[in-house]
Amino acid sequence: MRMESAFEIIAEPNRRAILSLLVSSQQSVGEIERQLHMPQPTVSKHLRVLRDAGFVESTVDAQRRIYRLKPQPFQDVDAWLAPFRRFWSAHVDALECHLDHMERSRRTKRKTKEKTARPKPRT
Amino acid sequence: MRMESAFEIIAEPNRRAILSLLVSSQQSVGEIERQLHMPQPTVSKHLRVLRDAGFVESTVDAQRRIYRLKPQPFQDVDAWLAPFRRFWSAHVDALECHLDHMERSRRTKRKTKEKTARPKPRT
DNA sequence: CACGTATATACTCCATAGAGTATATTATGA
DNA sequence: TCATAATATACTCTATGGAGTATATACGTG
Repeated sequence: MRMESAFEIIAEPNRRAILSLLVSSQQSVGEIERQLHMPQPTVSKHLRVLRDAGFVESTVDAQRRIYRLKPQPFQDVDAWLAPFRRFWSAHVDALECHLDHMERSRRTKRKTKEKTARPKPRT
Repeated sequence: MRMESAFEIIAEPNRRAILSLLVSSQQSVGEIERQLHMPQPTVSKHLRVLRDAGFVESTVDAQRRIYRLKPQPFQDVDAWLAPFRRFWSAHVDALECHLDHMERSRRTKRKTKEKTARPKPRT
């Protein structure tokens, strides 16, 4: 199983489900299995992939394995996304939203829409 | 070609390359073809997929097609990423970085590492 | 030490995505 | 109207990822 980029990893719906589960707290394989109604080998295999890709790490608790998230790959994806964020913020004002959502500064002067209406470069 | 989620779309390296290209400005098929050294049918096919998924749109200029980015799917990915962002910010201080990178607040008291050493919940 | 529980791995099968090649389509211009 | 450029599509081939099933491994307990 190659599975090079973080993108390929999160392309799989079940894997995304597992990751989303782990956001709330760490979980054992069995717990994941039950909550997502997936057969145990499936869970284990996906966890394997996730671990190899650095999305999760596991510790041993008796015969259970507890899995928890690791940040790196997420950050990679986020980093790739960054340039586009700059772009889409021109269209919708999602970034403004984003900004004063994260750190609601006192009296953010909302200078409305700076449309990046670029002139189409012919050839 | 099913290709449901935005994640599957950006799992493909060539597609990511095309998208990255389009960040700077809109491009015709031929231009993409040359810059990425990909055979033309390949480019066209990927563009098709990207368009179906709403990543790009095209307009006609003589016999050329000009492709440009569309924001929606990127935002979807970003939205999915959000919960994890909250999480990884606890580990590395990427968020702090992120924050005072985006909006450099006056005198950010960097209270070093708040390790989220949560007590393992047995069962 | 034998057994049940929890998890991992091995193996087969199948669907499908992507590459490559050839060809269709549409527009332009002589 | 014919030739050429620009792009799209059709088709075949192949690799591979994921499901499913069975089985191995490790641990804890009686």
